[in-house]
Amino acid sequence: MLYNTFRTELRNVSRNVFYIVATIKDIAKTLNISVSTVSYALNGGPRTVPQHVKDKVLTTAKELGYRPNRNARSLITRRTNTIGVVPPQLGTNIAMSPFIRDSLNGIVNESESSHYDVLLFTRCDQSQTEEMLNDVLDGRVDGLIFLAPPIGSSSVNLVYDFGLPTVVTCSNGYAAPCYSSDNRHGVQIAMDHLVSLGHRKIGHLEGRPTLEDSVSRKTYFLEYVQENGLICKDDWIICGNFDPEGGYLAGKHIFESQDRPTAIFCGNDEMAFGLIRAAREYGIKIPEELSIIGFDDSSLCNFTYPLLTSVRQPIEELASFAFRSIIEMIEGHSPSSSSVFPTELIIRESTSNPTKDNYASIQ
Amino acid sequence: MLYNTFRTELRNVSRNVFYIVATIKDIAKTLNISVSTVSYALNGGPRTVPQHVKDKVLTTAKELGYRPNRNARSLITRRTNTIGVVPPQLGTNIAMSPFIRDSLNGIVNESESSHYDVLLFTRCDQSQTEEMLNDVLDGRVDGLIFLAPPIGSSSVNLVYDFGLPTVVTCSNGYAAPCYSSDNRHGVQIAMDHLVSLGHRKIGHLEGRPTLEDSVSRKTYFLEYVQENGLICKDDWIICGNFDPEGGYLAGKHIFESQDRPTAIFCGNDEMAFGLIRAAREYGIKIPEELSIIGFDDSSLCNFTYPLLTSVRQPIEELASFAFRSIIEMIEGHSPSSSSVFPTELIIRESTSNPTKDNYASIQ
DNA sequence: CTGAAAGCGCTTACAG
DNA sequence: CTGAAAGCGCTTACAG
Repeated sequence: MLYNTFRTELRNVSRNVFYIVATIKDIAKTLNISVSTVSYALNGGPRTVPQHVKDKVLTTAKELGYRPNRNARSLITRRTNTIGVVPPQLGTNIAMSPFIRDSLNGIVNESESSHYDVLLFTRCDQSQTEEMLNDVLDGRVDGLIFLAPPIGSSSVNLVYDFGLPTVVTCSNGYAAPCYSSDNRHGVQIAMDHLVSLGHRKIGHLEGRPTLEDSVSRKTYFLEYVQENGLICKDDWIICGNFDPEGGYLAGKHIFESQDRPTAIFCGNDEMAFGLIRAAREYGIKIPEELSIIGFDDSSLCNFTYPLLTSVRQPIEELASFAFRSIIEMIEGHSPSSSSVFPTELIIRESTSNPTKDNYASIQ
Repeated sequence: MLYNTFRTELRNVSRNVFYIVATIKDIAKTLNISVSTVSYALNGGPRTVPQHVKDKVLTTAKELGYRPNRNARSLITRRTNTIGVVPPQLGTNIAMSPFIRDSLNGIVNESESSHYDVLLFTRCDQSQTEEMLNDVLDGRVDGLIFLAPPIGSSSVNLVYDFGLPTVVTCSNGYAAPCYSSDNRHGVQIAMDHLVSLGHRKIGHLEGRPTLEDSVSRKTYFLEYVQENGLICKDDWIICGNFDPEGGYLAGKHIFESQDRPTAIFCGNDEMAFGLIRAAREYGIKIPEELSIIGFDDSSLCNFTYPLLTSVRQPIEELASFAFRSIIEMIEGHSPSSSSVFPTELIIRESTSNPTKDNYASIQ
């Protein structure tokens, strides 16, 4: 009956939205006590409330179908208990990228055991700085994780300067702490592996030129080639944009040529997958006629044919770490400083000695 | 200078949070006009504001580093421009599931071209109904998408009854509109395919028993077996929980037995992947000694060895559709009613005639 | 045409 | 110990 009294008090709170919402005021009125008492009872503090009052409040809250309004609360406390995530600008199908998926998985796993939900800023065009800033700084999140933002993105520093707790993965050079992988070491172990197998003619599929991971892997690759007197023709360095299609097209380009490398170091696994597909189309045997090595050690490496040798970087841990770090910042502790995570070579089936002369394999 | 005046007016808005925030009040004070005029100028309506005033407001807003506070706005408008997504209860690593990834991709793609961001409710324990309801009904989202909620989840109906726009994927029987795949047809084409290849002894890997997709696929499978006089021993129906590990264990169980089916219909691809791995360990050739068929047609099907025959269901489109539908509901239109999406058989390499007697293949 | 004021649903000093 | 009141930053009727 009590219930019905309030249920029928239908409020048109906004055009098209007919909620029936009880507020703490309703509870207070019902019980003839003050809203402050209701608030303290509901929150379990900081002021103490006698148990019998607390019980009444809780019962009435339930009867009225009361749900706390977090917008009102956040307006005062400046806390939303939600963490914002800004993915890199990958155009469409971003959730299909293993990098995003692994990062998201790390974040989601971490958030499950925290008190925070995850707000995905999917519409962030980082070239539209002002719009983006209004979006991420509008009070919906307590902190922000930038996943591999483009090199020199002005948004990151602006957000950081605004005062919103901010962390970054896979992109150094910002004021905010950054958690990234040891690309230098990753490239080194990949190349050491190829060289130890006897390769000297090595190509490279480059990722998105706007991303630091891509640039540094390419840079370290070129350094390695030079320092070790290897052969890498300009034609053997192709931008595949970190996606399978790019790897596929790069592969076609390389396989059309008479002069091919015996091994290709790919800036990530996805391009390697595309490359494998192209190789199959051209009847090029892997690893006999071409060794391929990827980067990320994404789970798909265990399923491709042949299984893909890859440099493992702990994307998921990076993201988990970023999440824990942003929470620390929010809770007022000093954040974990920038750090570099180790990479590791996972040898599978796509690399071997260059058993055939690649010239001979052209039909 | 003006800028600095306000920047130095540091406000301690909450313990540990030292933002420097300008409000519309600051703009109004600076320009000696009313907050209403500022508000209308900033929002471009509904009241008209002379262009020169508008310009001054915008300039001052910029100078003061003003950012609109969406919590305050939402408190009044009851709009947050964010859509909530509740994933199924899959325990840990939910983002690694192809189903979640594809769903998320559909949602994210759709949201990019909308005015809505995506709030991921990662902490939703659907058995803790009250906590979960407080979480999703706290005013942070304008609508909610339940991705494949467990059968009979009370939360879904409670949210719907509360009045929050709600849609569901892959789980019928709720008051909210549901968009799901045609499991009956999917099972039928999978089984027709196997039977046409000559299989009569067919097993089934069952998914999560709490999910409708799992239950209905199993049900339709059993119906088909019965109606067509096929052979399926109880031992050939194993629950693999929709995950690769489950498929792997199920495979081991089946391969240990003397009496094996010649084909296995898997409730999803992930279990099929695990099954393939188990088969490899037992030296069982696919498809020669065992045909395997999956469900989902996830992208991995194109990479496994052998490539996996699978029933395609449009997970991504389902999620996109759900997103567009929830927007319609929010904007006051009547939502798209529940609908069933078509399934399609994608034949690859993992199915063939049962060329060997499977008894003989046991060592 | 524009300003003063009420109010969204809360939290939390401030009085009694 | 508890209530009345101020205020978070906005939007939007209501007056002039």
